[in-house]
Amino acid sequence: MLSLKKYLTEGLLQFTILLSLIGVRVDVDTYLTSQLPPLREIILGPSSAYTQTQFHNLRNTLDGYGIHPKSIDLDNYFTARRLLSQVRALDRFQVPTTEVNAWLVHRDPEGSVSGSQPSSGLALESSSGLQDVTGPDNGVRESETEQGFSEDLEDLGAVAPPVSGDLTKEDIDLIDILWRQDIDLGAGREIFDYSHRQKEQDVDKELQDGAEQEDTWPGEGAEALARNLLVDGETGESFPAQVPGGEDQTALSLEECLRLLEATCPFGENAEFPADISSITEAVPSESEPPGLQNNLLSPLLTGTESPFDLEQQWQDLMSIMEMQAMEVNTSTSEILYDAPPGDPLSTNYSLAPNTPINQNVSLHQASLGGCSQDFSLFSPEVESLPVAGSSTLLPLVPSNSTSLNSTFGSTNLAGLFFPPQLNGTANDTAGPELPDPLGGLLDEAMLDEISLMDLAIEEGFNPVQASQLEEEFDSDSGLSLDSSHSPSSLSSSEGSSSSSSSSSSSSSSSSSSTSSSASSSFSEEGAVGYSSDSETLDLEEAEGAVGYQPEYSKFCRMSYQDPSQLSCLPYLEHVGHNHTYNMAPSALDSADLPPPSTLKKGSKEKQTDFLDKQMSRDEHRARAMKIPFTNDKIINLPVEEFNELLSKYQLSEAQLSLIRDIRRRGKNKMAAQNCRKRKLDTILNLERDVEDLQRDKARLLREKVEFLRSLRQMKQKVQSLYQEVFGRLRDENGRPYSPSQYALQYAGDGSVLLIPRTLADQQARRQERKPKDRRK
DNA sequence: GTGTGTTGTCATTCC
DNA sequence: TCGGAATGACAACAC
Repeated sequence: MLSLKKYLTEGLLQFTILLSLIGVRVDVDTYLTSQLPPLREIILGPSSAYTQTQFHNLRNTLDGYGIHPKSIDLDNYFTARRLLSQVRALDRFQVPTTEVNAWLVHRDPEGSVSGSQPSSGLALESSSGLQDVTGPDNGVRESETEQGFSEDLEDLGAVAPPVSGDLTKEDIDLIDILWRQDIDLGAGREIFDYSHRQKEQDVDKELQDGAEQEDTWPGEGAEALARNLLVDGETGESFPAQVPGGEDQTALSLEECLRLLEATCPFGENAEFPADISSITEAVPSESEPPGLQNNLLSPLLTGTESPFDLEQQWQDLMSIMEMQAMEVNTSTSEILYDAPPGDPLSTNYSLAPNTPINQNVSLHQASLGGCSQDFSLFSPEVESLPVAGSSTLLPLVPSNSTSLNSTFGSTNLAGLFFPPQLNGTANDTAGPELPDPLGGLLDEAMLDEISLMDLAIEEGFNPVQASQLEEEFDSDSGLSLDSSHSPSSLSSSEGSSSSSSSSSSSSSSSSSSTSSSASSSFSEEGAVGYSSDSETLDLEEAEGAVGYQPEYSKFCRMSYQDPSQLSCLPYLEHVGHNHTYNMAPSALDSADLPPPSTLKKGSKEKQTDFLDKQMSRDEHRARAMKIPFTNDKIINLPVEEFNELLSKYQLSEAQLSLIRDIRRRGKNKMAAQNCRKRKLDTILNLERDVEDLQRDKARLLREKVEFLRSLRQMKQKVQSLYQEVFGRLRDENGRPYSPSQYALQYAGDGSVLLIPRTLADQQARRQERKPKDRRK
């Protein structure tokens, strides 16, 4: 039963801590104060006033003070509350300084590289500009960026690969880890394989080299259009691509595009999407939007101004929250943690570069790698100004509600990535978290999770530093000094105080102090408190035939502080001047009472007598008054058999016997009390260590999470750029590019890439969107 | 004089 | 039933 209670209690505590780690706030106080006896007793244990747990047996058997069965039962007096406060503090973003430094070391080279190469691929891509799109929002974000937290965080790894496109081993490892998270979201393992990425690079090269082949595509595409089938998003059935609109009913199979997508798109052939079809579609411009914006989805080759994405917006929001939180905790810490100074040019580039010249020569290769860039632009101002007359006939099915639009296309996996805010004005605020996009969903959930964590911390109104301060204050209320207990030797502070007090009060008699301390109680190595005796008493004991007693004495003396110089080295013990000398052998006291001749003064005999009286405990006084023929040490420490044998050797009165038994009882109880207090202290220290370990683990997990999110974003941006590249190269029979507002690419589960009308894609996307919602219900 | 920390002691329970 | 351990509560003491 005891072990069961222990496991229950520990399990509940651990569960609570785990919940706190994942952001679920558990207010155990409400349970504790709700006077629900079962739960209260499970967590805190029954009140020791009514139920006591005998654990000395365990201690005896284990010969030590490990995790005490009662360790968590400090009777809600301070331990439980302190634990709870620390548990709550866990869900705040707190990274120990030491660990922050470690991360700095890990990331510093990267940051330095990024900082020294402001014009690298990332800068190039981010320079495409968003100023036309985001407007004042940019300013806000730039100001946030100057604080060097959120965007810098993302830029940690976003700068490395743009030039060569080679993913570092770290990136590969990260993607590997990501895959484990995303595998249930439809991302096949192959997309993370290095060989696959190699293939992607090859395709990129191929695209660059064979740009001139674009002219041949339309013809092939027209033929393929007739061959290809559309796959129903719900049933998986294949059917001829028929779209109301006559010549626009095209399901264009483009071998080149297909290969490109197969090679580069994270959704491999084996990918499983939320629905049977994963349509890679870009969002359709809403009817309310300016016509000139409807064609702004074109090839990166025509890059112009770029637009922020919903997910990016959320990401930045998240980072902003984290930034605020971290800045609240420690500005320097946050800067170190995310390894980017406030003025980091990268972070500025990352955020937005409104005045940066638009690079019109962004290659596909760069575009694909531009996933590392936050602000990779795919929307050319030239295209935005293109008239789209005649295309509106294909849009009647498109809802005018931009929010629903965004969510619709979000359900088609990539819409949230592909459209600027001007296409979905309110999407940033409303549609983001609901995006059923597998990647987006993951990212969104992670973001929301993170935001919830941060919100919790902000909501509670004080940062971890304050929390720790509160903890310390609470510790001080516990009645036990933790500060002194951090010292290994502090465990014997009480004993040291006893000894030191005797030495200090002996008025400059060093010899007496050492002698008296030898007679004082001492801790054993396990913390057991016993009474050592001087040699005289031992001799007397041997003379009396006390066999087997010596080993116990040696045990008790293992950690005794017999050297006052040791105590003088412990400044925190100096102020302790209590004189609680319990059993001082009269002989020892006599010897201790003798001051050095040099300090001997007239009238010192009276002082010696007073000192003697002071040194002796009440029981010793009583024993002396009752003329007890043996020392209190023996009375207390002798085993019961030997003790009884000793009593039988003397003719003692009833009063004497009673006093002796009281002395023995009190002496043992005194040791027990000291043991008990030491156990309490050890328990508190162990719990503190546990909390520290948990905080470390949480900080590490948070760092890993940020890494995962960053890698995920990079992958999404790669997919986005490739989609744009493929779609931008498509030409109809007349050699004209397809309007992104009318057509969308759809990537089927069998690996084929279809060009389908936007309306059809919307319908499929809506169907897919409903499915996850139904599942959630 | 008061607050706080330490230690001893008592009462009680449990093994 | 006894001895002893454990522990909450309280008092004494020192600072």
